[in-house]
Amino acid sequence: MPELPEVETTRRGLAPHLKSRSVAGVVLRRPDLRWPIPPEIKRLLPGEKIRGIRRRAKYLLLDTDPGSALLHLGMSGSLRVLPGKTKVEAHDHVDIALDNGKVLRFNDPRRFGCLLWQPQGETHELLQDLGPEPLADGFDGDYLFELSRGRKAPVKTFLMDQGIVVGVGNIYAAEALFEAGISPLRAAGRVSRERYQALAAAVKRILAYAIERGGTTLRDFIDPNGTPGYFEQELQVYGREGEACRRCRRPLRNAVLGNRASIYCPHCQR
DNA sequence: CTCTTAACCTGGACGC
DNA sequence: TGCGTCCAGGTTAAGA
Repeated sequence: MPELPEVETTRRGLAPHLKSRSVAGVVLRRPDLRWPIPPEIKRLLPGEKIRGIRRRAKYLLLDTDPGSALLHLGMSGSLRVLPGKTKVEAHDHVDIALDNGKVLRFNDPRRFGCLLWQPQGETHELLQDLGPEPLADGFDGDYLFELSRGRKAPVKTFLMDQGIVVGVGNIYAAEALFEAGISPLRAAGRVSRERYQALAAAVKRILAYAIERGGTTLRDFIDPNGTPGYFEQELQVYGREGEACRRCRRPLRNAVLGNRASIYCPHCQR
């Protein structure tokens, strides 16, 4: 489900519900997701005022005075604010009850997500080696060009490396490479500075637009208010193997890179 | 270091 | 209807 636009959409949807609320209690229906849920979540969160909710890369940080709950939605996670008595369904793993009777509920069928603890003043090691935010000024074509010199991995793999730039997952990597006219198979070190400038611009434009539209709806992405995203119908290549390229009408092809489908147009992308 | 591959887990779509 | 196979938005760990 979530790449950066979906996580940001989730954050924006949750923020008004959480602002200035306190945590009334925490319910863990299983001891772990991807990793064990640390004891601080149950020990330190209850009673604390929620100071805000931030996003870094695809992580969400629920800030309180002693520290922050660090959440990742993995492939299938979702967060919603619901009336406290809402019936618990399959894969509803965690509830963070609020002082107004509502509950922040974390559902994640595949359990690739996580709920961890970051003490006040520290940076969790998962956040230590992340690249810049794609919508920040520090991310541009020159940055990609310099970092990519000598790299032999495919440019799509390079772009999806969270240590290079965060937040670009399989959907938006495919879309940005199409917009920039770059083949996903090309070695990262063999893309020119000019084409990286086009790629960085495409990443920024597409992510910003997807956030504006409320994220991509695939299968079951639903923002915290229950509104589906509207980006899916505008995808150019993702999920369209064999269909006609919207630019040249030739069939789109798939190349498996890093075990991920990579749909592209062999004619429009070089 | 860089790069590739397998693995984590569940559910839905599809073919027979 | 049922069963096997493949695939899915992410990330890490291990190996070459």
